[in-house]
Amino acid sequence: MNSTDKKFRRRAEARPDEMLDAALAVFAEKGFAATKVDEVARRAGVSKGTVYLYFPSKEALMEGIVRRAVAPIAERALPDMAQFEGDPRLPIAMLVHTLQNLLSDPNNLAVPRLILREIMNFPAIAELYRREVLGKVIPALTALVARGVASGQLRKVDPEMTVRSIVGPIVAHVALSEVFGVRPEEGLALDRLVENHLDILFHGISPAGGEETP
Amino acid sequence: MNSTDKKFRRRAEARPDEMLDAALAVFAEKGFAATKVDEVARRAGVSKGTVYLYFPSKEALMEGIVRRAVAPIAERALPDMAQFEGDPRLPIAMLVHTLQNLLSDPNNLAVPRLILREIMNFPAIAELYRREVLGKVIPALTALVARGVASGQLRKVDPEMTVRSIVGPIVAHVALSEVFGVRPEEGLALDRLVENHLDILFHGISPAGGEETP
Amino acid sequence: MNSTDKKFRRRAEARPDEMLDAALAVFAEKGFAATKVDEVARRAGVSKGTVYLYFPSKEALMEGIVRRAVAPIAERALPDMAQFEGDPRLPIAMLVHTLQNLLSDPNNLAVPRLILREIMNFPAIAELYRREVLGKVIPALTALVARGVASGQLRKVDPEMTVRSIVGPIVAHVALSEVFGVRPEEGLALDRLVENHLDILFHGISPAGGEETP
Amino acid sequence: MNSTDKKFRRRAEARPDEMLDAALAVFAEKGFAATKVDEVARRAGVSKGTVYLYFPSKEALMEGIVRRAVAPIAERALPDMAQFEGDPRLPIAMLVHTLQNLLSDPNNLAVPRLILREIMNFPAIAELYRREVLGKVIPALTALVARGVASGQLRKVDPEMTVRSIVGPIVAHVALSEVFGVRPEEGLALDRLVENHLDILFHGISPAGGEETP
DNA sequence: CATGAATGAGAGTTCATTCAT
DNA sequence: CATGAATGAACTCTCATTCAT
Repeated sequence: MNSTDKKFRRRAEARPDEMLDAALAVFAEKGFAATKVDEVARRAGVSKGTVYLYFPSKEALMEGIVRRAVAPIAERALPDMAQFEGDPRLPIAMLVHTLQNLLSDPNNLAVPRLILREIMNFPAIAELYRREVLGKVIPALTALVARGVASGQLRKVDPEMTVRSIVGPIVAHVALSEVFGVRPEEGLALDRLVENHLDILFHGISPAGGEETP
Repeated sequence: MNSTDKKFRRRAEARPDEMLDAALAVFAEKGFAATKVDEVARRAGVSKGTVYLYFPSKEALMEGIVRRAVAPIAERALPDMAQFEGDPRLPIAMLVHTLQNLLSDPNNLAVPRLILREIMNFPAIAELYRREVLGKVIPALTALVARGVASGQLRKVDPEMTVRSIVGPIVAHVALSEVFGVRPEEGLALDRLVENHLDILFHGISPAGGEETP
Repeated sequence: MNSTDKKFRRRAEARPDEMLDAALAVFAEKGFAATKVDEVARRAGVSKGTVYLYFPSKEALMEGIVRRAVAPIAERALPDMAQFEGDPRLPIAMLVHTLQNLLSDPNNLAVPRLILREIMNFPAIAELYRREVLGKVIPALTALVARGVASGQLRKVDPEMTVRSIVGPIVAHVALSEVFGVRPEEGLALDRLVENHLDILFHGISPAGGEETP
Repeated sequence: MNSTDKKFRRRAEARPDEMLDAALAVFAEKGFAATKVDEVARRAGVSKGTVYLYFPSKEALMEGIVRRAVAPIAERALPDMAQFEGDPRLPIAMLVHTLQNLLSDPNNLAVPRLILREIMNFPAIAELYRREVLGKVIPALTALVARGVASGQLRKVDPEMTVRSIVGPIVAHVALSEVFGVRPEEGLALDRLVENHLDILFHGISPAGGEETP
C-alpha cells in the first residue's frame, strides 16, 4: 500500500499515454517542428529525460500518436461493410455518417489535423496510414460499389473512382474549414454538407428512377 | 556568347525568379524545414549571401514561391464564369477540365504539393491563398450553382455545399495520390477520375430526365 | 577527491559565477564584440550550450558581470558617509582611499576597465551603473560637501560641481594609465596621485587658515 | 569648363572628407561595430565600392576621422604654453577655457565621444592620440607646473600628478554627462564647472595668501 | 524509474570586402 | 573613377539527445 498505491501505479502504467496526450496537445498547437521535447515533458508533468525513457525520439512520439489513433479504426466498422449484401447505398450512408460523427467532435479532429499538417514530413506515418486505414477502407468501398454496379443497384460507374466521389466532398469541406478557415456562417455545418452531399451522390449513382436516399 | 554565360547572368533581372525556381525544387524535395538555404543557393548557382540579397529570409522564399504561383490564377478564367448566363453545367465542366489540365503537368503540381505540405506552418500563406484564390473561386462557383437552381436548370441543391461536391472528388483524388501514394495502376489517371466524377455529379444535380453531360 | 573533480563540479551552484569569471577574462582581453561565446565556454570548462543554459545571450553575460560587481558597492561605505556629522574632509579622504585600494588591485580593475570599454554600447549597463552606483555616491558626496559649506568647515564651493573635483583627478589618472598607457615610471603610483590630489583638494576647499589634511 | 566644373572638381577632391563626415555621423550614432559600410556610403552619397576606393577598410575610416581631428590640436595652442614665462596659472586657465570652448560645441564633442567609445578596441588610435595629443600636452603642462613650483608661484605640488588635478574634473564632468547622462538640470553647465574647478584648483595650488583666480 | 545538467552539431543570417563592368 | 552585385567566412543561438546521479 506504500509504493504500490493508486497514484504510483496509475502513473507507472499510464505514463506513455499521458505523454502521447501531452505531445498531441503541443503538436496540435505549434506543429511538430516548433515543439520542444521540453514542453511535451512539462505538459505531461515529467522531466525531459523521462520522455526518452518511453519514446526513443521526438519522432517516435508522433508515430505513437498516430498509431494509437489509427488502431481502432480498422477493427471497427470495416468488417460489416465488407460483408454487407443489400443495397450498397446503406453502408455508404453509414460510412459517411460515421465520418460525420467522428469529425463533429473537435477532440477527434485533432489527430487528423495533425496528420494533415505533418504527414508529408513523415513518410512512415503516411505509409502506416495508407496501410492500416486507406488500404482497408478503400478496397472495401470499391468492392461495395462494384457489387452495386454488378447487381444493377447502381449506375455503371467506375468503382475505384467513385470512392473519390464518396469521400471527396467531406474531405474538401473539412480541409476548407480547418486549413483555410473557409466555413459557413453556422460553423462547420457538417450535417448540412452531408445531407447535400448524399443527396447529390445518390442521385448521381442511382439508376434513373432509382430509390430515394435511405 | 550564349545567354547563360557568366557575364550575362550577372545582374540579370531574372535572378529572383531563378532563386524561386531553385527554392521550389529543394522545398518540394525535402520540405521547408529540412531545406538549407545553402542548398537553395547552390541549386541556383549563387552563394548563400546572394539569396539574402534578394529575399530577406528563408520564409520569404516560401512566400515568393506561392505569390508568384497564385498571381495569375485570379486573373485568368474567373471573370468568364461569373458572368456566364447559359447552362451552369458548362462552366462547371470547364473549371473541372481546367483543373485537370493544371494538375496533369507535374510542373504545375509542385506548388500545390508544397502548399499542401507546408501551409499549416505558414498562416500568412494560407491567408494569401484564401483571399486570392478561394475567396474568388468559391463565391463565383456558389453563385453559378445558385443561378442554376433558380433557373431550374439544376435540382434544388444547397449552392454553398455543392461547391464541395464539385471540387472534392478531385482534391481527394490528388491528395490520395500525392500524399499517400494511393493511385490507380495507370498513374494519376485524372481523365478517368474526371469523367466518372462529372458523370456522377451531373446526374446528381440535374433535374430528373435532365440533359446529358455536356 | 578534491573539490574540483568532475562529479563535484556538476550541478555546482557556482556554475554561473564560473562563467562570469571566464567571460570577464575573455571580454577584458579581446573586448565584447571580438569575443566568441565558444571561447567563454572553453575558458569556463563547459560547452557552448551550457553557457546558454545559464545566460540567455552573450549580452546577458556582460550584464551579469557588471551586476555582480556593482551589487556590493552600494551597500558598503555609503551609509556611513551619508550620516557622518563631523569634518566632511574625513569621509572624503576615506572615499578617495577606498577608491585607491579598489583600483590598486588589478583584479578589481578588470571590471571598471571592461565597463569603460563597452559601456557606450550597452545603454542598459550605463543605466544600471548610473542608478546603482552614481545615483547613490554622487548625491551622498554632494550632500556632504553642502553640509561642510553650510557649517563653514568648507569654503563656499558649488557642492554639485565639487564632486567632480573630488573624483576627477583619480578618474583621469586611471584613464590615462589604462586607456592610453600614460603612467609614471613607477607604474600606476596611485598613492602618489592620491597624496597630491588630497593635498591640492583640501587646500582648495578649506577656508583660509583652515585645518590640515586629516 | 566641362569636366572640370565646380561640382565635379569639388566632388573629386572633397570626397575623402565627405566620407569621413558621413562615417563620423554614423559611428557617433550607432557605434563602430554596429555601423555598416553601406550606410556610410549612402550617407556620403556614394556607393559602397567608392568608399573602398578611398579607404582600404572600415577601420581606416575610423583612423581617418581621428587623424583629421587630432592634427590641428598639436599645432595650435601648445607652443604658447611651453614658452610662457609669467604666472603659470594664466596658461592653465587658458587651457581650461580652451577645453571649455571646445567641449561646448556639440560638433566638437562628436569626435571625443567617439574616441571615448571605441578607443579600447583601436590600439592604433590610442597610440596616435597618446603620441600626438597627450605626449605634447602633458609634458608641457607638467613643465609649466614645475616652473611655477620652482619659482614659488605655486605651492610645492607634484607637477606630474597635478596635471591630473587640472584636467580630471573636466574629464569627469564630461564623462558623467556623456556616458552616464548625469548632468545638472541646466544641461552641461560647463561654465559652472569650470568656475568652481578653477576656484578650487587655484586655491589648492597657490601659496597661502596667494593671488586670486585670474 | 526518474531527473535535469550538459552536450555540440547545425542553421539562419550578417556584412566587410572584392571585382567585373 | 564609380558602381553594386556577389561572395563566404563567421557568429549567435537552438534543441534533440545523453548519462551521471
